[in-house]
Amino acid sequence: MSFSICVAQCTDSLAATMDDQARIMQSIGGVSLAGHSVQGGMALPPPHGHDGSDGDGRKQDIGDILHQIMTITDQSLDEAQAKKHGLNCHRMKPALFSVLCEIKEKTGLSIRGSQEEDPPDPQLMRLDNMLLAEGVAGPEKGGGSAAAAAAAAAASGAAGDNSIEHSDYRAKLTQIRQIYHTELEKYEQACNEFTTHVMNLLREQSRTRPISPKEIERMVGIIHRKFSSIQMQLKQSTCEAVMILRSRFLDARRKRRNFSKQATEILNEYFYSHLSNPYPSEEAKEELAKKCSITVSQGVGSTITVSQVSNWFGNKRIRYKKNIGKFQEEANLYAAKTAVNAAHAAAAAVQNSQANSPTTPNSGFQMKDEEFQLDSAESKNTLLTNMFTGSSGSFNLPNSGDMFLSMQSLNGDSYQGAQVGANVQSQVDTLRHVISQTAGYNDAFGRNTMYSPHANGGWQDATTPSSVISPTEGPGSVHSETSN
DNA sequence: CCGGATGATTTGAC
DNA sequence: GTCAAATCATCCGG
Repeated sequence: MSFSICVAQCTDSLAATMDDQARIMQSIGGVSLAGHSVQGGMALPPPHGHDGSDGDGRKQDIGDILHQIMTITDQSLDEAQAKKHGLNCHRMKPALFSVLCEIKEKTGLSIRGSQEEDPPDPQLMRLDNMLLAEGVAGPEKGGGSAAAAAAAAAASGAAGDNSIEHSDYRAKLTQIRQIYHTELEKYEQACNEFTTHVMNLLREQSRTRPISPKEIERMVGIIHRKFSSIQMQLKQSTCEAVMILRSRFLDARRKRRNFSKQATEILNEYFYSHLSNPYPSEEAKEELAKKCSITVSQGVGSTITVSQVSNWFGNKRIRYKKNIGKFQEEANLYAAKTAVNAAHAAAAAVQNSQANSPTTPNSGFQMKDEEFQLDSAESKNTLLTNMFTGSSGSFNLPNSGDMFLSMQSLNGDSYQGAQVGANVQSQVDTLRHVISQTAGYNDAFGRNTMYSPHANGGWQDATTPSSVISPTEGPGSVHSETSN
């Protein structure tokens, strides 16, 4: 915008007010534009010399100046230059300059006053939040990527596993982060440079055309907005990159590996020996995860996490429940395994029955050998029985108490002998399981669904998951020994 | 390649 | 938060 355009803009209002205002100006000893376009006006330095009292002379003066300004472009360069110099030195110049600035300011404000205050863009905020959450923005390297890793791990639910993909993900994220920060820095630097440049330019020009500080400020704001919109693009593409990386990571995470045989075995052992209440406590899960991870030591494996154990039990429960028949053989196998162990424990307990040394709650996992002869001997038998009963015999059923009772009374001695304080519900369960099957008592109950968790509302209804004591027994249960 | 097995995820109830 | 249930995605033996 050149001076002459400005003048053109302002001249109307100036000319319109000039005549009316001349008298006022004169009376207050300065030029002041008041009225519709300019409020408050600008005070001029006191007029020089004798003109102070000469209103017509002043009016003439202003008209003269305006004329000179308007015609300056018609003249030759030299002439114009000279005139410009003259005008620049004119005593009225600062006043006129101020007035022009003010008028310009007013018109400028009226034009874009509304968009002055830009509220924080919701989309930008969203992007910022996401980048922060992903650890791309945010503090510095360590904390950032750690937070991202933690977030990813939390989202996945499986932390320690697939460390290869994990570190890969982290590396990629760091890369994105680096690029983002370099770009951001570049943008900021460019923005600052450009702003300074423009500011200098405007300041310089403000000597020759009406540019108020406020206008410079506004210009700076415009520049910043422009740059921040560029920044937003950067943020957007960074977000996209993170999303892509993330989805790829998630895909990779979805790739599963079957657990090792040993790990499955351990889990199955626990499951079938706690068939009445296959809800391992947090500690039990940790223990199992640890055990599985140890067993898995030979190469193949990823370690098994607590959440994987939880998944496994979740899947197992549901699948077992859905098709008990299918799992019967497996159940027998593991039951037999545990039974052998329980028998050993019982024998041991009987031997030092006075010694009040309860076996460890996890003793069920100690046994490893010699289970198979028993299994093969029995499994056919039990399998046969189970074909008819469809039972595992280990479910806690409100009405199964008498069955257990009868079994107990029948096998009481060995059972009682095994009593070792809070010793392992697992053994009790397993014994019940095996006993109930091998003894053939189930026949009395015929084919039924009473053993199915499905039929009686599931394990959950029968007992609280973390309970050690089997709650299925009716009042007056014989099982009190299990809890003591 | 197919189909069952299986680990992981999602959804919805509590 | 945990859980059941449904579902997805992959593994793996035939």
